[in-house]
Amino acid sequence: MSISRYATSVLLHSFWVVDQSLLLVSFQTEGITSTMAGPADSYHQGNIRMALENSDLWKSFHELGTEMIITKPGRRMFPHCLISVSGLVPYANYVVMVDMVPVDNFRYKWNKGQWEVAGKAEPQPPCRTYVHPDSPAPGNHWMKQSISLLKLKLTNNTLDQHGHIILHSMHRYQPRFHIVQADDLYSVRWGAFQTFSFTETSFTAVTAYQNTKITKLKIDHNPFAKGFREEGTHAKRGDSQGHTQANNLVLYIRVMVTFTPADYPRLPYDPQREDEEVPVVDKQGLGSQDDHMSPWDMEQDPTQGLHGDAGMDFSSSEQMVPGQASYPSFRVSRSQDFPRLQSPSSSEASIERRSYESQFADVATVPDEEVTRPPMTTGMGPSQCPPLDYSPSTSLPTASKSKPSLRPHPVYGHYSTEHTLAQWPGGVPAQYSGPAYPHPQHLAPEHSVPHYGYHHGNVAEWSQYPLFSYSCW
DNA sequence: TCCACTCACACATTTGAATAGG
DNA sequence: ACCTATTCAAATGTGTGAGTGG
Repeated sequence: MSISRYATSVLLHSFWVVDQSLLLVSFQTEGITSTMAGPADSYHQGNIRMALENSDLWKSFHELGTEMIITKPGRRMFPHCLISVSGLVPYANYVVMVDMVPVDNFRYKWNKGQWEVAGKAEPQPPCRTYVHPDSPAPGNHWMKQSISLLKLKLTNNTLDQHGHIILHSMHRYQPRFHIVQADDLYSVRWGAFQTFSFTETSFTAVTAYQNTKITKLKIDHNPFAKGFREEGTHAKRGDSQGHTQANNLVLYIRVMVTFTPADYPRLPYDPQREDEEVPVVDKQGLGSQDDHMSPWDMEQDPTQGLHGDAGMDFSSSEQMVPGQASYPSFRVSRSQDFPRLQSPSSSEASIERRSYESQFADVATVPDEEVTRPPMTTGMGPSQCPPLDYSPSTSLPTASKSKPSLRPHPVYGHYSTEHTLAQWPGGVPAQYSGPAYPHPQHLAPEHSVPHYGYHHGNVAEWSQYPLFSYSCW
């Protein structure tokens, strides 16, 4: 499916809901559901687009059934969320946020190489929203480079006071990305917002990896896990320099081979090539029984599940958007901005991007946190950032290094454990129902422009996952 | 006995202050 | 005085595997 089909198949979907001064408009496209919220002048909001920058890496994980380690002190996500946006008003301020919503109301267990439903989900933990530390920032700031959410952390500690996003282990979640036009966090409630999610970013929260393939994939791709690679775990640091460079080279070559434009002809998206088939992962050909025993094998019909009729329909203002390939135009070359070139292994996703973007200007990508900010002159270091220990619904990370940044007062939590999963409709399936997004085998043919044929809009359910503390407004 | 979970560990990268040089 | 590049120690991020507790 091409983006033009998306564009032309927009149907004014359902309803208008007036909530105080907030106007919510829900659209549904074929595969994209969008809700615009905000004042009547929010026309431009409809043009906001978001792309997942490292979607190929995400898809690699997704095909195996992504697992994210959660720990008490908090654990980063890997792959981490790296998004790019376009269509913002250059000089209007925006807040970028992320939250996690349950994919369904089940608890899972890993049994004999696949995920199975282990019962009803536990009561929903405190719902928190991660706010990008640059927020608020003008639209041109967000659009000039990818937005890295590297520092987002997940925890299973319901008493967490560091503002990490709290999740339950053995439950499935889907990250959502929100862009809100607002001059500060206080006015976010009033701002025009749009929400995006990417099917390939859903994951199962775990305290220890269950699927060894996920473990291997993480070790292969995550620079911090380098010590566990094949050369032997806990390799001595003896010739760390040469050893590291050799590793990097091998990894770099491997990635370049894996992700070439030829392999992914529709990445980036090219409308004139929309009929091309992308390689389909031949899961049957993977060999061993274990190999083709994808955690998704137990999925029901892709039309069921998360966003299906039986599943929850939580994302009132959500756009299920095609991956990065859909919006190559705002992937800008930043090479001049990056004096330091990351070693290949340290920015695998970047390499991945570069490799299939070879027809574009060279792009040297390093994490935003590292390159987009001038040295901090004043500001709030971690030690100066007061912990959000009032059960915040908004996770406020360390201030941006580029500017004193917003240091808002804590947003008092609206969430409560009252948000139990009993609120979510749907019965317990006999087995893992899997996500609503397509089964990998179905996903593959539309690799670059996935088709999501389910409705996402439901304002009522949106309120069950508050981005902010309504109680403080 | 099983399973989810915690924690200390070794190893790697990242960060940021200090320093040197232009 | 200012800027940039380099160095290096500390901080931080990884998965592992043994141990714990329900």
